[in-house]
Amino acid sequence: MKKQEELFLEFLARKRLKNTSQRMIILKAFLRQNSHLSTEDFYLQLRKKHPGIGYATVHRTLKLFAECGIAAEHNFGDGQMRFEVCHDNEHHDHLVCTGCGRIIEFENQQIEQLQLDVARTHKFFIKSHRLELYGLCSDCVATEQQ
Amino acid sequence: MKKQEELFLEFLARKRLKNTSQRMIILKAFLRQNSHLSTEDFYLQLRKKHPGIGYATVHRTLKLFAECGIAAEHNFGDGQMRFEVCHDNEHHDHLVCTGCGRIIEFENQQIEQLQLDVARTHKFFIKSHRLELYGLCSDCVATEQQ
DNA sequence: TCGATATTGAAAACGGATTTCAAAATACAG
DNA sequence: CTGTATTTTGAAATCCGTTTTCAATATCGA
Repeated sequence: MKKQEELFLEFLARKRLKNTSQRMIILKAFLRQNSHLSTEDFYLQLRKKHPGIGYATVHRTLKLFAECGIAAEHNFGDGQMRFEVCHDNEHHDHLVCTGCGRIIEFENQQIEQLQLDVARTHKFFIKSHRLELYGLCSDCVATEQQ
Repeated sequence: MKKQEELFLEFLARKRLKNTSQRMIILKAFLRQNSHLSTEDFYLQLRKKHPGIGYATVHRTLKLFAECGIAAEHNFGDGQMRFEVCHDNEHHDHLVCTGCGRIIEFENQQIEQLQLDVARTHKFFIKSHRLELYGLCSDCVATEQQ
């Protein structure tokens, strides 16, 4: 059994929540995919194999994932919430292509450090942060120049 | 006449849009305030002095401000769009206090530079970016410890 | 001033997130 | 195993901020 499944089961137990077949199906499907899907997209994917599972359940379960730390919630400004699998404590930020919607992850330790410096000078306690660069990915830059 | 008013008038002329009393009232009120108000909050403020102006007009006008560059649109994840006055070409990012809602602006040239580096290594053309640090401001940290 | 065009405000529509509710499933004590 | 209290489910309804519609009104330029 994978670590994240364990985490979720522990979370359910701790909160006196029940381990249902729907939750396990959603968990497995969620861990299997590796992108930044909106609830809607994820639901549509899932429905192909499991037509019986309702949107509300998917939504509620994704929220649980976020709460227990195995999913990260993002809002890239398109009005839809997106979820991605959260691996360990690693943190990354995003390049969001406004042309094709592609999302590229990146990590930059220097930026993280500078953020801490900023927080310190403002006596601010950081709980989380969000850094997104919006623009065109290499493919879209090429396309646009034609 | 202030620079930003000129900019807006030029923008209206360029787009063959009309210079109405409502737009001027909204512009002046918007430039006068100096925070990060949601459309709703701004509308409620404005309504005290100008009860005749409708929400739709306020909303549409704020969008025009954003389009012509005198306002910046933000989404701090609370489900409401916020607008702030955009001064010249200066760019800044935000510390968002999740305790009291306070928003602190900061600028960090090193972070900006590192962002450009990241973009370059991914052959990505940046159009805009968003950096927000969420957490507790010094007041809220103090309060929480009591 | 006239006439074409844009704008206005109220209300309706929209869209995604969230909640409601009655039926079904689960956990767990006995 | 039960029985039962509690949670969960799916469909539909609701919420809530944003955006659009539309008929009346205002603006602009000839």
